[in-house]
This record gives sequence, structure tokens and C-alpha cells, in this order.
Amino acid sequence: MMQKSPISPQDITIYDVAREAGVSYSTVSRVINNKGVSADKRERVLRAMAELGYVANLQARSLAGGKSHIIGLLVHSLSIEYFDEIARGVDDELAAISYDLMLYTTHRRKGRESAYVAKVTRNLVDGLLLVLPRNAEAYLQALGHRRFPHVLVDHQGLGFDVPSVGATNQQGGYDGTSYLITLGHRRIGFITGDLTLGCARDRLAGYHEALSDAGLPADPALICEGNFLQPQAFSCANELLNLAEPPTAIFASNDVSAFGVMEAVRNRGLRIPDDISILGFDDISQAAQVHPSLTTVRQPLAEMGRAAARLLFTYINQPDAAIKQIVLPTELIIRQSCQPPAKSTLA
Amino acid sequence: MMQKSPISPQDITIYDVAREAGVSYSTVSRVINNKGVSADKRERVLRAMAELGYVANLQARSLAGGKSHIIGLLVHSLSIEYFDEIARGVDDELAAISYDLMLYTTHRRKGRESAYVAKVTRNLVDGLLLVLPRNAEAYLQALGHRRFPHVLVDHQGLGFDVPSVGATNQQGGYDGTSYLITLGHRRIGFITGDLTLGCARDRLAGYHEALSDAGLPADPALICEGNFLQPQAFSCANELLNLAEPPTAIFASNDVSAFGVMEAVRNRGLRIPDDISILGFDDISQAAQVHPSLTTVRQPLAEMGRAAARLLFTYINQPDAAIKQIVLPTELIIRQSCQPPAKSTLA
DNA sequence: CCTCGCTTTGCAAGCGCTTGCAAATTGCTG
DNA sequence: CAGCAATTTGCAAGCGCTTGCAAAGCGAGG
Repeated sequence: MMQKSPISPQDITIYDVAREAGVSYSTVSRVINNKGVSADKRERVLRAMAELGYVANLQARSLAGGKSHIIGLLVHSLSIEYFDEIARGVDDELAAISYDLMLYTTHRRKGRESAYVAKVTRNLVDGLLLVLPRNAEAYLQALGHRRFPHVLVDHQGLGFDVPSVGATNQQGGYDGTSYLITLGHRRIGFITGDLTLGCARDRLAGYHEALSDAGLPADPALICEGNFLQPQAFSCANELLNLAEPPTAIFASNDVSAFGVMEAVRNRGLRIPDDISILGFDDISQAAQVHPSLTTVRQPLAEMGRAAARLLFTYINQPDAAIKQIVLPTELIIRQSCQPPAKSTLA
Repeated sequence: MMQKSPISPQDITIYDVAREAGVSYSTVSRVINNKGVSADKRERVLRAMAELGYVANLQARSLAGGKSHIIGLLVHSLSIEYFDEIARGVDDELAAISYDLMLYTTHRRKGRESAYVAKVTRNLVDGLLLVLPRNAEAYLQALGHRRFPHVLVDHQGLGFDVPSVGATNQQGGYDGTSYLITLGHRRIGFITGDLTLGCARDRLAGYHEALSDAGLPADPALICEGNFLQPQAFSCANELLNLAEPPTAIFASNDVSAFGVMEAVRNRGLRIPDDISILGFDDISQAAQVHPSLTTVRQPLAEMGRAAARLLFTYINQPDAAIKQIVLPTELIIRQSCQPPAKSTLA
């Protein structure tokens, strides 16, 4: 038999630990898995493991029917800070229970979701976290069919009843808009996110709701469809600013879009917030770093990641736990990009 | 024996494939591993695999002494687009050889590099890619000791002779500076990166070299120590702009820093590039998206990732392949953030 | 002091795969 | 067409672990 690689000779197995501790290998296994073992033996095993520097072999573990102690995280991309924040939360939580993270980016296997899921689930991970998947239904079907532990992040409003973690997007849209109204703005531009996503639609709904609650008209010209990306927001902002009666504030559906707005505004020599107020959504780290710092609706991304990891973990350990949908609160973070409109149109 | 999870019943193994194809299971294994098998049997096995939808069980594979077909990627963080670009390149290359990616972020296990490496190497991956590791020596020692396939990305100038992939940082610094000089700039500010990193030092060296080749004085006041992050660059830029005789151009050691400079410049009501030229380094995607678009020294990050993956792959398959250090060329990307200085000081 | 039920322990089997070894098959050569 | 080397093939073992099962240990009730 070939050694897997010319790895260092002292690869410690449970047999070594068992010998050192003077117990049987199954006892060692039971210690590792927290099964019933008498206190003194457990003690001895633990000491032996520490002395020998034992490291569990995950593949053997999961082959033998145990857990692999790895969960999969499915995202589109990583460069978007949004994903990274979530990943960070997940990672934190996993570190606490010494799980590892296997990262899958979807872009490379478009349209083959179920084959993909088959591969993933069969191979390695104990559970799967899907962040804002493009084709959730296809995944879910494959996953559900295999009864495989999974949790969706930021993907509410599905027909299915599916374990998920999200944020109060509509409330966030409402709060942001209301804040601008309170400041005295009457014409508030809105740049949507990718409207195929529920979170984008919810934010827009919140905007409408706030307007209507304040008795303000909803001018369709003030709404421009974006896609959560900076260049699109840049042109949306230009469109809005070109209006005969331009808005005095612009609410962008995410921070990245807000940055695009800031660019467009400055490009015309307008000042922020003196000439126009800008509001974002998400509160990615850059929001606090730009000048002026961006007032935004904070979405607790890392916290969502943590919650999702915890939830997934329950499903891993109790496959029949009830399906839960966690919704975390958004929060308005007031910084410096908004102020009352210059020529106040206060009624 | 417990099934690993309540997974779908039809989990196809090589035995099933063997039965279907009418051959022995070892023949199936040999087909999978491209060992010598007669053409007709290979054919039959392949067809059977396709029909049954066979998916290899990676843990069994690697337990049995084969490859796991997973490589590890070690990065600090993901939010930084720099890392993501590299990861994308790696991922592309791996997709081509149907390898998977296991992601490790270092922040959570500070100072325990060798224990960490022990765990990683022993557990899962066939090889490890280290991107700009903070404590390369510690990792390398552990890795080398285990003779474990690994490649460093963007970490030249090490005492060791180590497999690595990098870019021509000094040349890039030289080219960028020379470009500004050609444009007519004489006082060129420079914001360094984190000088504990070789790439940052190299870029600075290129700046110095270009200045000296052009017979220009090196004014230390024009050099400000940054850390590759936006806020620090913002204050550096302010410092530079406060000089009695401020620079007419600022060369930032990465694009993110250049964005910080742009902010600082605009914050004072100066225009880019009319009042001051700005040059970046890296060419992350945002560089093309900001306004004005950023002239920058392109570092082929994705290509570096690909090259690193390929190199690692050779080491995985030929543990004794010669240690290779690949250096990819940088390239000046001219966009709109630079132009000749306003009050030209052409000699 | 024996017996019963509970917990702790050890043994063996097996997870799905790779690969050394030996047997079977093939293709040549003389 | 026998005889030999070079393939191709199958069998069995084993990678490191978990866990069912049965044996052993233990305290308490009779």
C-alpha cells in the first residue's frame, strides 16, 4: 500500500493513541465522539492525544459514517464584500465548533445544479449553505430530494417552506425612506437592486410603503432599476439627476450602488450631502470609509452568516428538526451623507 | 452500520458500475485512474458510469491512498478583491482538471501555523496554495518538513528556495513612475504598501529607480508609508497635498489606496486628472469602473492564480519536480486619471 | 451472596476506494 | 504451433475511522 504522500512518518492514528493510553481504539473513538466513557479513561486518552499530537483523519471519519466536519458554502463570487461578510460570520461560527469550510463558487457550473448538488452532497460536506443562489429551486429540489441539511441565506419569499436566514429588507427600505422624509426630502430617488431577487423587491416595497404612509406621491420617474452594481447605479443616478425636477435625495438599494451614485453626483460638481443626500443599504465596511461616510441601512451580514451556520448545525445533528426561518433586524446607521434638502420644501 | 446521512438510496459505487459493465471493480477503478485497461472495457465502464450517474467518493479515494482532488487555498481575507481575483484564477484552472477548492482563511488561527499545516496536510488536500502569507517561514518549514506540495503566490524575496508565482513588481513601479515622468510630472508622490511585504518594497524600489534613471531628485517628503488600505491612503494623500510644494501626481501602491487618494483629492475640491494625476497598481475591476477610470499598473492576478494552480498540480503529480519560480509581467493600463501637469514644469 | 439491569469496553465488520500480486489473456517469435 | 514476454484482469488487503453487538464490570435489590 502506498502512503498517501511522502508525508512525515509520524502520522498518529487512534491506534497509536489507544496504545499510549492503554485502552482499546474504540474507546479512543468514543472519546473523540463524546460517547459514554469513564472519566479516568477519557482523561488518559485526552492526555495521550495531546502528547502525540493526534489529528483526526477526516476522510476516514466520514467514510466510516461519521461526520466530515466540513460544511459547504455556495456563493456566486467572493469579490463582493456582501458575500465575504457572510462568509466571515459563517467561518467564525464554524471555528467555534471546529468545523471547516469548503467553498464553492457557482459560476463555473451553470445549469447543472442538481448534478452539482449530487456531487457535493455525496462527497464531503455535512451540510450546505446557499447564499443568494441564482437558481434556488433547482438546488432545493436536489437537496430536498436527498434530505440533505441545508440553509438558504438571504433568499426569502420562496414558494417552498425552506430553512433560511434573512433580514428585514422591507423594514429597512421603510426606515431608510422614512428617515429621508423626516429630514425634509420630498422627492426621493430610488435605485433598485436586481429585482429578480426577493430582497431587492422587499426594499423597494419598503420605499413605497414609507412614501404612502407619509402621504407622498410615488413618482415612477424617481425609481430606476439597478442591479446592485456600481456602473449601473452610476447611470441610474445620472438619469435621476437629469430629471426636470431631480430628487434631493437618492436611496440606493445597496452600498455599492450608493458609491456609484456618489461618483455620478460628484462628476457633476455637486456636493454630498449639501446638494444631494445619499443613502445606502448593507453597511459594508467601505461605507464607513468613504468621504463623506455613507448613511446606510445596516444588514447584519456576519450575524446572518453565524445564524445560518448555527441553524445548519442543528439540522446536521437533528435531521428532523423543524424548518425554521430566521429574520434578523436591519438598522439605520446615520453617518454624513444625508442632511435636510437645501431649499427645504417642508410643507 | 449507519448510512452517513439519510441520503438518497441510489448512491452508486464502483461495484454498481462494475456489475452494470460486467467487469470487476478494480477495472472500474483503473478506468477512473487512467491506468491500462483495454479499449472495449474502458468504453463499457464509461458508459455504465454515465448511465448510473456515478460520482466518485472523494474520501474513500483519498483514504485508500489516492488523491483527494482537492487543493487548499490559504488567504487572509476574501473581501479584498486582490485575493478574490487570484482565487478566481485558481478556481478556473482547477475546474479544468476537476479539482475542488478548500478555502482557509488564516485570521482565525494566528500563530499556530505549523499545527495548522499539520492538520490541513494530513486531512484533506493534495496540495496547498499560500497567498501572501503573513508568516511564510513558519508555514514553509512545516510544509517542507512534510514534503507536502505547495506554492506561494506573490511572495518573492524569501531566503528559501521555494516554489512561487509572482509578478514583476519592481518593473511595474518603474513603468508607472516613468509614465508619469514622460507626462511631464516632476514631483511625484508615492504611497507605499505594507513594507513588510516584498511586493510593496519592490514597487517602491521601481519608483526610486525610475526617478534616478530620469535624473530626478528623490524627495523623501514625497513618500508616504501606507498599508494597502483605503483609509491610510486617504491620510497619506492629505499629508502629501499639505506639502508646501505638493506633488502634481500621486502613485499609489495599489488601486484601493488610489481610491483613497481620489477621495482626499476630491475632498479638497481638486479635479482628477486636471489638478492632479493618480496612478494605481493591480488593476482590480473597480479601477475601470470609477470616474475617471483609474490608470494603473496591471498585475495579472487571475493569471497568477492559474499559474500557481498549474504549478502546484505538477508538484502533486511529480513530487520531485524542480522548484520553479514563475514571475509574470505587469502592464501599464492607461485610462483617464493621469495627464500632464497643469502648470507644466517641463524642463 | 447471587442475580438483574445498567453502563463501560473490546472486537470485528465495513464505509468506497486503490493497488500489489498473481492468474489469465494476448501477441509475438522462432 | 509451442513458448515466452507483455499486457490486462481479478482478488484481497488495507487506508483510519465509527458503531452494532456481545462480553465484562458494577451497583443494588432480594
